Amino acid sequence: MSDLLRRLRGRGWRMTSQRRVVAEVLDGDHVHLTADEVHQRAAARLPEISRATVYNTLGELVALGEVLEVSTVGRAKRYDPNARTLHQHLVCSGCGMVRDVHPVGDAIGDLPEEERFGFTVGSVEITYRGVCPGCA
Amino acid sequence: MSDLLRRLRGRGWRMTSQRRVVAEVLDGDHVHLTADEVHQRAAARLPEISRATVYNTLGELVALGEVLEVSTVGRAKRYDPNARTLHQHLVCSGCGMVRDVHPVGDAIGDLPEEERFGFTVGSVEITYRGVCPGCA
DNA sequence: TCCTACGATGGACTTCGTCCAAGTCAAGAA
DNA sequence: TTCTTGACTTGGACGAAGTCCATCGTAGGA
Repeated sequence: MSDLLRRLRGRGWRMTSQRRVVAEVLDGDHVHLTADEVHQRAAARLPEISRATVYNTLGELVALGEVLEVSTVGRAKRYDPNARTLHQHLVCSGCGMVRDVHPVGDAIGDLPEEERFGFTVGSVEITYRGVCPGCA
Repeated sequence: MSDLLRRLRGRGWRMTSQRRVVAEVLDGDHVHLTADEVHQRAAARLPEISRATVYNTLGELVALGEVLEVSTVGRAKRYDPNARTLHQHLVCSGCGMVRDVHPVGDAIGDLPEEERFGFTVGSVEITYRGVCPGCA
């Protein structure tokens, strides 16, 4: 994740201990934490960090395209640091676990012209739902 | 929508004016209202209807499989009465408009075995994002 | 080392949704 | 038709998730 920190610094981000901790919490594959979970983990390292700062920092990371918002599980938004690799999500209906997956095929191409209603289609989000081995 | 009312009656639903109004508000294609919008439109016909009743009724319709929850636009859940025909959604990034669409192809089949992590995959939700003619 | 604009803080506020106790009423029984 | 009863509705309290804002603090350039 020092990669991320380096990129952020290159974009003129003022580096604060709070932002560093949030960025470090959001590290790894198959990470899909809620804002509250990010706050809890960040607070474990930096007890004074406030909820507002976590929301601000997450919002900035999303705006910079470094982190994706995923709204497919439960009520709260989840934050996916794996924004640099195109991928989709596989969600367990039992425990809510989320895995990053890479389907083959061309989902956008599968939408016929007459089904586009004149829209310019730019992207597609796919959520597979199923039951994980642990819940089966 | 009297179709829906008939089916609900057949399932032993006690028919009340509140439930009838909610079911009538949820009529048509490309309808994706929030609970609050359903409440507003229902209240236009039945001013005393309470928010709790709208939430209860929507929850029952979802549980019966007559209505789908769509969580792809904005914060609030939206309710899609077109549950009897398999379809996906096309969302305008500008105004938030949602259209029902029918892609060709086999999205579930496009997920390779080694990308399933042992899950039993049961369904797939696809959200196309783009810009509608009005916003372009 | 000093300045200052950018960032952090926490508490109030909004939105969306759920829960509950009490009152109401749809629809079957008589 | 009237009675009865349990399912349904109501409104207000509550809770979770997220936003806003005035004020304070500090990163990093001069």
